[in-house]
Amino acid sequence: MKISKKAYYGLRATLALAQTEKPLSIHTLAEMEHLPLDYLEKILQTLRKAGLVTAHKGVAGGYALARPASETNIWEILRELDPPIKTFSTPLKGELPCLHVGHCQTNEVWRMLENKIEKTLSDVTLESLIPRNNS
Amino acid sequence: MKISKKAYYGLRATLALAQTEKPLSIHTLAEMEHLPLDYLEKILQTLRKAGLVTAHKGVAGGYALARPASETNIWEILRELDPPIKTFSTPLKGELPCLHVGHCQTNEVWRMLENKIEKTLSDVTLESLIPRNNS
DNA sequence: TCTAAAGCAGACAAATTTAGTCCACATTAT
DNA sequence: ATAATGTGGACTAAATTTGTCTGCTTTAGA
Repeated sequence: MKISKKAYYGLRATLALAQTEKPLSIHTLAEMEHLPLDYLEKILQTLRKAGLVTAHKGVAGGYALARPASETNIWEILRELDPPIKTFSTPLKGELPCLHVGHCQTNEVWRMLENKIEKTLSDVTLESLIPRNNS
Repeated sequence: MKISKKAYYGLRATLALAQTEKPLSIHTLAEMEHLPLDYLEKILQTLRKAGLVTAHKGVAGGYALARPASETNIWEILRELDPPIKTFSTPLKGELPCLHVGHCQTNEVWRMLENKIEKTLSDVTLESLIPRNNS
């Protein structure tokens, strides 16, 4: 039940993109936020493939948010970078799918929890996290 | 953002204790739930130290819930076994405590998330998870 | 009072996951 | 052309999680 650095870095990076509305290269981004360059690159790749940021190559290239910060919520970002709750439907040593026939109590809990997390994080947009946003 | 096996095992075990109201030895517990014995022992130790289960040694010893199942919520259990959300207050390469002067946006998010998780799980008692509880 | 069944404690090892690096390549603005 | 960028994949290192082992203490009951 912890947030990975990957997710943390990703949030930091997208937040930076949200603030400076210009596209930024991974290089500047890494420097700005003091994040490891090559790792950050991987993270942005993931986000690009998920359609959350856009990249363009070449000399004046860089990354930018695919949508405005007000329309990008952090659940979208975090779920790509942190795997969802692993719900164990099978105990490791048993052969049956789940020993608790009928329904599995713990699975229900995880599912509920995940829903709650999703709802909570979906309500937070990148924009709402930009500091000094005294509108 | 995932539940560890440790937490899963711990929940399974306490749930078993909640159902059979007799004390159970780790041995029987492990067998019942198909969990690795020695690991389970560690887990129960943690829960004992947290005051959630009681143990007594000797031939007819074993573990039992410290409080009735209706008064034990699963947040108490899970928080002992799964470390809380690690909030990174410091970026790794920087010297300053946090680059985002004034307040750290991401920390706020993690804190909020953790609160939500706590609230959600605190509402679930062990008793409520016992199957066929058609009262 | 002996003994076997339990819990206790801590070191250790294996497995898995996360974090991070490296390198060769593709694209593109100037 | 070329230098600045992103792309993709292999790889390594570090950290964490999971699991095991070994020797000890306690205690009920024969």
